[in-house]
Amino acid sequence: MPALRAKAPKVPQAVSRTDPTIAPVPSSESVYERIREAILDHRLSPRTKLKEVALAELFGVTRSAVRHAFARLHAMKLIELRPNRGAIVASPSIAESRDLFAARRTIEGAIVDKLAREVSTQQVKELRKMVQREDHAYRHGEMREGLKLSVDFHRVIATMAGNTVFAEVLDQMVSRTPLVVAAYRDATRTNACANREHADLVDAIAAHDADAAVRIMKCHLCSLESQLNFADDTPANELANIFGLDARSSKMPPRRSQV
Amino acid sequence: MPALRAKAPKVPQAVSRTDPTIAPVPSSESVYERIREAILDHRLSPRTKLKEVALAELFGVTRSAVRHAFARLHAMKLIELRPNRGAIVASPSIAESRDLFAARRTIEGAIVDKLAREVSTQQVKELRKMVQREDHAYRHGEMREGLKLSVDFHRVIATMAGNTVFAEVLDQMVSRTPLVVAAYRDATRTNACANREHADLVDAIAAHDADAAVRIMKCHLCSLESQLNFADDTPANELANIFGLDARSSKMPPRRSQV
DNA sequence: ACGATTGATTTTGTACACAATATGCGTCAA
DNA sequence: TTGACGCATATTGTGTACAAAATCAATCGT
Repeated sequence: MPALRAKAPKVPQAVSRTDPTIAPVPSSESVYERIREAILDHRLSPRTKLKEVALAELFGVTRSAVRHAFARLHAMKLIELRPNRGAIVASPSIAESRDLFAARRTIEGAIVDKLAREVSTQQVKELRKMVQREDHAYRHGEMREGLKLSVDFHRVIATMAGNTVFAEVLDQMVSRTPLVVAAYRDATRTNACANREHADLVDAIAAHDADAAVRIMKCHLCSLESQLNFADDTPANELANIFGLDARSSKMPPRRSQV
Repeated sequence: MPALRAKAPKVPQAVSRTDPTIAPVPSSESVYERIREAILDHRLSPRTKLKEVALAELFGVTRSAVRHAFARLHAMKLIELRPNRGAIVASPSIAESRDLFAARRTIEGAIVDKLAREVSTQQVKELRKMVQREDHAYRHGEMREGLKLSVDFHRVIATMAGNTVFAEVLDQMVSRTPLVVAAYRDATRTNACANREHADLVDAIAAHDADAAVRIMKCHLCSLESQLNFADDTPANELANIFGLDARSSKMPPRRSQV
């Protein structure tokens, strides 16, 4: 140490930055992941306000890290960044939600078409295993795990198709879908992805039947979309937010929930 | 050195933060726009290093603003962010470039299909005007303006189709394309978008001939891709980098070409 | 009593300082 | 002469302090 450190009065930092064991991964990465996971899991609802300091303390990081994570989440369209007014979990509009499903039909259609023509037996095996795990989760009532596996299933298919650009784009779209579901799901229907349809899709892919695979995928997405009720003009979440019936805490300000 | 004349006079800090006249728009926005424009215009070539302090002084902003701009440029895949080693203009790999064109064919195909079915006469008029302006630019040898109008043409078509998700996705893809062209263009061909094909496309759309419009669009993209020379395994930019003949700086690392 | 306004508090935006890392250069030994 | 090592410089990463803006609440005027 070349100079004397006359200045180290208060270092309330949770972790010393001189500790070499914690440096390798930027802390904003884990913040990003955790918020992303929470949104995908429906633990964070649309329009929930995300306060920088609260999250920073919660995760034991600085505001800078939270801010970096926000930037990435915004790029993924998972949160909305309102200048001088902070971040909230994105709340896709009806039009945007419809557009999202339409785009997914086109893109995932192209993806399974390609995959059905080129798929290897090894890949088919992996897909079957995924369907099995998903099935297992749903059968045991692990809805959250099942939902995550459903999302992963679509992601894995996109990756297997081998077009990195499509895979990246689809990753964003798949990640946004749970937000749409959270905002507009019909209370009477609970299932997100019918597992049966995933199994049928894998069968078509395994048989190299591209046309069938495309048809099943589009049908699958349509059926998912049809479970939502944004046909009418008063979506569930808006009502819920407006009347503060968000089922989490009655002490919250009536119009929006806190972190 | 094509762009980035680093070292404006040493303005220590161009604008005082207490000056109320410069606050309304975040300064990072303009930095983002200017770098983005420079990349789209081929003024910034793939693998050009982007130094934070140099850019900050050049634009009269702080490093923070440059950093924010970098984050957005990275989300758009226009630059690469290497931990602890700074930012460089992205250099798409051959595989990535091919994937990009394949994705554009699928997505823009879907877009013109939709637009051809729903287009209004007003929109057709606007499209014809754009083709005309583009034609005018090329005829007058304003290649840079023509290129920009070509890019805008694709963007406008995506916007007109009315699917915001597609429009956003395509915006990113269209923005990345000039980078691919810069990296792999065949020196013998200079034209980026054949204006004639744009005119034909508008004709098909105006006639509500969706099939023809899709065919022309895909053909148009294929012809653009065919003007590039990443068929062989020693693309121009790799050679250039390897031998340091990049016309920018001989100080570049001699060996690596891809990420 | 109700609505608008203003002041206090909370929350976000940004510049800056310092630390960590990478890069380049000069030196030394084989 | 060549390669490696280590020091000096340059560049990026991050925490913190301060400023600006928005939010909330209480007060005042009608």
